[in-house]
Amino acid sequence: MIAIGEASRQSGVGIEAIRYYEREGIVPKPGRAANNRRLYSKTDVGRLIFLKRCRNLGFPLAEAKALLDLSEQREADCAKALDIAASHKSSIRKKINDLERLERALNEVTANCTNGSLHCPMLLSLREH
Amino acid sequence: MIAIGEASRQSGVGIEAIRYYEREGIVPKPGRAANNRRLYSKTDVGRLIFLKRCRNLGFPLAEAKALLDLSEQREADCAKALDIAASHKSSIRKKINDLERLERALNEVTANCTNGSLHCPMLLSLREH
DNA sequence: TCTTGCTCCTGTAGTGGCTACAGGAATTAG
DNA sequence: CTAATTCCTGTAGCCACTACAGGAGCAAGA
Repeated sequence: MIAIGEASRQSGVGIEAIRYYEREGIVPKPGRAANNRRLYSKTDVGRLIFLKRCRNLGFPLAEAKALLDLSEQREADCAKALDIAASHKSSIRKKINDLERLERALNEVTANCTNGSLHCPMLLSLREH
Repeated sequence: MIAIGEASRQSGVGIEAIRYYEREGIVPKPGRAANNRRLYSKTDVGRLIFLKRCRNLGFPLAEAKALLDLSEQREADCAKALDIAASHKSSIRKKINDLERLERALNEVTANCTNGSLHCPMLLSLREH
């Protein structure tokens, strides 16, 4: 059993984030030593690593928790896991498309701004009716 | 002079957002009628429309305010405006690249998940050491 | 005149996922 | 014995709003 700092080091999840996960019920409350300090088992650290990987893949915390729960069931439900992943993928795809549209719009609005003109074309187009 | 609801309708900025901009000093405090209700001029509405367009282009509020301030100076400083736009563009480009990396990683992790296998390959790869 | 419904006011809390303290207690190293 | 480190709880801050609660004012219709 290890203290929270070591669990943080082993999992890559920050100390405050670990306590936050506990408060939010994402991970079960760990045991406590006689001096009231949290004690983490290898299983606990495994959960943190799992969550860290999910977050690195961009899953929202709620979906990360859902995946963690699935992963701890006797028979991991691949279909449900795929559902979660698919919806996450489509939200990423949507974000990419939105950002690309934004990028094009920005390029358009600044297109005539190459010279040091007195009346900035970008500002004009933001202002005009 | 119009009330806040009409200013919201004309600018597309929500009523609560308008009050928020005022609190945050993004726009100057508007006049008040005898009954304490806010009164907006065409100039005020023009500022809200400008901010709305900046936000639609994804500019953070602080940058939107900087652009608004530039736009209200006697000689709009195109170079400064372009600076702001360029840094915003590069942050968008970075976000797109990050999301595309995420998308590829997600595709990899779910690649072997087409069948209804008992041990979900995605969950396994999130769990393994 | 009374009521209904709309708009407006201030102030506070919530969103996500943490991070950064403050202020204190306990442990460890020298 | 002291100093440094780690831990504890609890709160505030980030961004850009949104969503109330609880109340006041105002216009139109019965």
